[in-house]
Amino acid sequence: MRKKVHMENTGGVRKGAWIYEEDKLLKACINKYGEGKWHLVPQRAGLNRCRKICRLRWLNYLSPNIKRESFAEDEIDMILRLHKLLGNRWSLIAARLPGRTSNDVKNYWHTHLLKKVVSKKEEKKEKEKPKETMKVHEVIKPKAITLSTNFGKQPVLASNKDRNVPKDCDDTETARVPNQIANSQPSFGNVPMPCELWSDSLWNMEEEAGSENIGSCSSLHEENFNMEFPNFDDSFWDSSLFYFDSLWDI
DNA sequence: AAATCTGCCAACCGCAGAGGA
DNA sequence: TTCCTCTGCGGTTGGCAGATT
Repeated sequence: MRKKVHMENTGGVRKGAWIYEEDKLLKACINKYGEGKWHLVPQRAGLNRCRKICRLRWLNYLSPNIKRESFAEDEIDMILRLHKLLGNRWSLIAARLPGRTSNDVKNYWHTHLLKKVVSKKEEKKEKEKPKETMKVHEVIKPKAITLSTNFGKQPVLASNKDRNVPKDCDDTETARVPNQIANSQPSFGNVPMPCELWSDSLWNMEEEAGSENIGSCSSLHEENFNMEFPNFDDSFWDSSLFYFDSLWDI
């Protein structure tokens, strides 16, 4: 167990590493009064520590529920999946891992997983780089002729800031889904996808979140469509959009 | 053997949301 | 409505320990 140098009495309250006696006092206090009312804890416990530090010490170290052993394979897998789904919302991720704290998960991510994920992403980018022999075709995007009044307005999705999505996890595509729909046409191979199937794929975010396109619907990507339907007939949109529009009213 | 580097993790800090006065 | 307090969260820092030079 590593020990930190004690920073005594900075501005009245003690800082730095906790000593055994302090831990003992805090434990006794929580056992007596229970968790919560943290503003009362320093006084109740007789500790010269600020309430936030007391809370953190308990939640991250002293709580009897905390697992001390290293992360298991399935826990690591869970972290990776949940991080793709939730971003840096460590408390939510930790809530899915019994005995792990948000600090544990965060630290493990930064020390072990971040590098892995970054190098994997770079590897994938390298692979996806178009080879020089490939020709780039200019394609004309199909446009919807008419849009209903509700189209592109609903549903309202939270912004990245509201969801605390990390900068390196740009999922703005998710928020743009309704507008994106208005500019692209889904397909199964060379066959246009019927709207009822299309909408199913939109609601099935969970599966897509497991891929690189977090919360997006890759089958809606404009590039894919344009390659599949270079001469697509615009008239498809009128009937399909009318059908899809009704789904928002559910 | 000593100096320097790197990994790890506990602790700290600032911010935002909730709730009450 | 505004202000204040409390709580919880995520980002960052600081320092120990082991590895490397």
